[in-house]
Amino acid sequence: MSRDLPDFDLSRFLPYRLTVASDRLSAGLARRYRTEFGISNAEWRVLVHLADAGEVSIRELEARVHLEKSKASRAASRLVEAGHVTKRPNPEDRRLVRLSLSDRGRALMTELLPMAASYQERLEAVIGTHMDDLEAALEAIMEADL
Amino acid sequence: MSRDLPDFDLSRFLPYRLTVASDRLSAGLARRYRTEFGISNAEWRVLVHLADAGEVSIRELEARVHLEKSKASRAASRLVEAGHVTKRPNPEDRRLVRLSLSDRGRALMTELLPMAASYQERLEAVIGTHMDDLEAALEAIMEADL
DNA sequence: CAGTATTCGTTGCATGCGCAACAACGTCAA
DNA sequence: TTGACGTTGTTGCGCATGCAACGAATACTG
Repeated sequence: MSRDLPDFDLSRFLPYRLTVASDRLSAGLARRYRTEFGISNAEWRVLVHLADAGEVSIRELEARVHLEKSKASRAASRLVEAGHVTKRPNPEDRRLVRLSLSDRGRALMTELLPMAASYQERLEAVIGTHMDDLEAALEAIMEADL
Repeated sequence: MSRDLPDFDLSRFLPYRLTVASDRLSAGLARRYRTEFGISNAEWRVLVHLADAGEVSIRELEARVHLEKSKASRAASRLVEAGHVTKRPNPEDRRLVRLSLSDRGRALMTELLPMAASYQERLEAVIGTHMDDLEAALEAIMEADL
């Protein structure tokens, strides 16, 4: 029995804790989106960006909502398939694509967005006074190079 | 052009921000573990728990390190395959399994654990004074029911 | 004790993922 | 204009994942 290993408490390891907390929130949301609307997490990000950006290309999705381009492309395809999104070529640069919400997609977002907003509110209530520091910490993580 | 959709800023949506930040940390770590040791994230969690828990069953992994049982089972298989972990049946309850670090696995952890600890330190330096609130917020998220 | 329910770990299946390769298109210099 | 180079989006491939179903082992109940 060699007890020479350094002590290490996984439950205090920040990347682990962040992942677990994030998975918890995402799983809860994803379950609602999926069961009620048949929408996955990636698809939801696309929809949200379309809802306030209008016409968008794949590479813009990649940059704005942190979706790798193949993931963005496939999410968009599924949304087109489902009738929530319209895809057409960009005539000014035919490499690009113009994604936009269809009427049906817009109707969907009329339900989804308020649901997300109320989720955010409940979350902020739960987090309470730590909210500002939480945001500051997340920004520090995003800007740090590690 | 119906501009009737509620405003919603994805970049302020907490589940999204948490996921992005967590992915950023996990991806950085995973890359190092994978390129230097051929270890995935799930496998790493198993190793860490084995390093301070000794002999462990799959269901204990599931409970302690938040790995769904099939994920834990497959991670363990890969580690056995790689020679880092030993698996044998539990004689007192033959449904259970006893996973433990092999000598090779222990040697691996001698390198991995200090690396993780120093990563945590750099992270805490980056987060600075927000650290306590960050932890409090994460705990609130974990305990809330949403 | 027999018979049923429960627990544990593994596996089959469908699916989503990341990465590299690719075709189509545009840019730029000579 | 031509040809080399960069960009954009899609797709093939291998792999990890989540879920349900399953066999084996144990616990429980009357």
